[in-house]
Amino acid sequence: MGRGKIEIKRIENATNRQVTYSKRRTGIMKKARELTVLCDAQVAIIMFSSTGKYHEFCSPGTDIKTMVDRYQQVIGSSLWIEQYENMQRTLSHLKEINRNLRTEIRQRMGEDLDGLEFHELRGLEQNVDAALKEVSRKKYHVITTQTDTFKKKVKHAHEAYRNLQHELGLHEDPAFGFVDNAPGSWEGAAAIGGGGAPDMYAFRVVPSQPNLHFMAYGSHDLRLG
Amino acid sequence: MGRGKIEIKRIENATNRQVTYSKRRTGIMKKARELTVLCDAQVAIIMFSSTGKYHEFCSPGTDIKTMVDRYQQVIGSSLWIEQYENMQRTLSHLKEINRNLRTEIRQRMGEDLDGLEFHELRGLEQNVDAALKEVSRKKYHVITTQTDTFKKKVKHAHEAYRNLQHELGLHEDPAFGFVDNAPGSWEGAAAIGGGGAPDMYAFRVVPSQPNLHFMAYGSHDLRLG
DNA sequence: AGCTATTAATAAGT
DNA sequence: TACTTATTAATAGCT
Repeated sequence: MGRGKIEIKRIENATNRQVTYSKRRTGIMKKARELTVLCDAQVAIIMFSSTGKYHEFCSPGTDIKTMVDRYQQVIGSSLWIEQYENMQRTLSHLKEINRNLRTEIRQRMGEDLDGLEFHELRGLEQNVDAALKEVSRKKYHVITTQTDTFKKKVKHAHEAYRNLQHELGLHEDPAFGFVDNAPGSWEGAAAIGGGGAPDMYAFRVVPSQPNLHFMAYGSHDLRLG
Repeated sequence: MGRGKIEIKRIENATNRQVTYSKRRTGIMKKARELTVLCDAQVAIIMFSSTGKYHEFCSPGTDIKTMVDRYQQVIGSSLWIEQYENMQRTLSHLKEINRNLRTEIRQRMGEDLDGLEFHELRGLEQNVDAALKEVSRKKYHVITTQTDTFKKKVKHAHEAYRNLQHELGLHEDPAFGFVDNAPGSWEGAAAIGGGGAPDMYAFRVVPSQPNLHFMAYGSHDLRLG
């Protein structure tokens, strides 16, 4: 249809090709629109010219996403099934690791031990015992450091007080004097605080890192995830 | 273009509508094919009739998936970005939970304790101590049960042996006689095996559940996931 | 971007 | 559904 018939093969003249693309694209879009109206159909068209220019048509009342979703339903498979299944696999893998970690934690809490062999129980016992020693050591270290810091603060306060008295020309009043604690007294307090006979019901430790709110030691709530 | 002009509005006669759909659909597909060849373009068409019948066209050298992917690149966003981001969120969430679980395990192993407050350390210590008692109890229970079972087996074997001797009319030979173990001897063996002074280097416990292969107590390899 | 001779598509009928 | 054909619609080549 035009001033002479043309052969259906690539138009070599780039300008002509572009012009023809433009005209025929418009034609197809019009036909698609007419089909939509005349026949109550749904049409989606995605088009790229040889120069990379993009055009689309989609029947009113729907959109490309809906059309592609429907298309996938028809062919019975997702076009991106591979990526999707990859993600699903990763997810399953993570969930399994999660389960295993929870199991390990429960076993380290003395639960779910029925499936373990004797040598496994012995290994677990050794490991937990070593961990307990390490935690105790750390706790002792922390309380010692805190005690030292406090001692220094008290000492500095005392010196400031004495200097003040001296500047005021007063004698030191023994009733307000500084008495250094015996070396063992703080450790004694720490021991009372739980170092000796552990009390299961005393604490729910909430670690100070963010997002560890569910890790209350002593709580068995491992439902998350 | 036909025997009379038609108005572009829905064709009410269902048969006519179907016929027109069929004819015009063929026409559009032909136009798309011609555009592809003449102008070196890429075209993808998805079409549904009012009766739900599906047809597609795609330029040779590409496919619907490629076209939709390219389309998404052009519009700069995934059509399924919501689902995708949902999955990404779930994945991140799981990974974070995993990180937290690993942290809890490390802390239960006596590592990574620097971030903990004194009261947290005390709670952890109490919890690990209680766990240790439970594991020891369980270990003792297992070895006791195993010992009893073994004793019974030996006893049954012995009785079978005596019955055999009796049937053969022989006297019992003290050299092969059954000597019951003293009650404490098995426990003694268990104590040597690790119940008393734990030996860190002795064991890598591999729990008997499937998929827990990485949970070797005493190993600190928590890289998985 | 318009024009128009010419071809292509198709509506209605069989 | 397929074929026919009168008629309209699309468009190739030109300006």
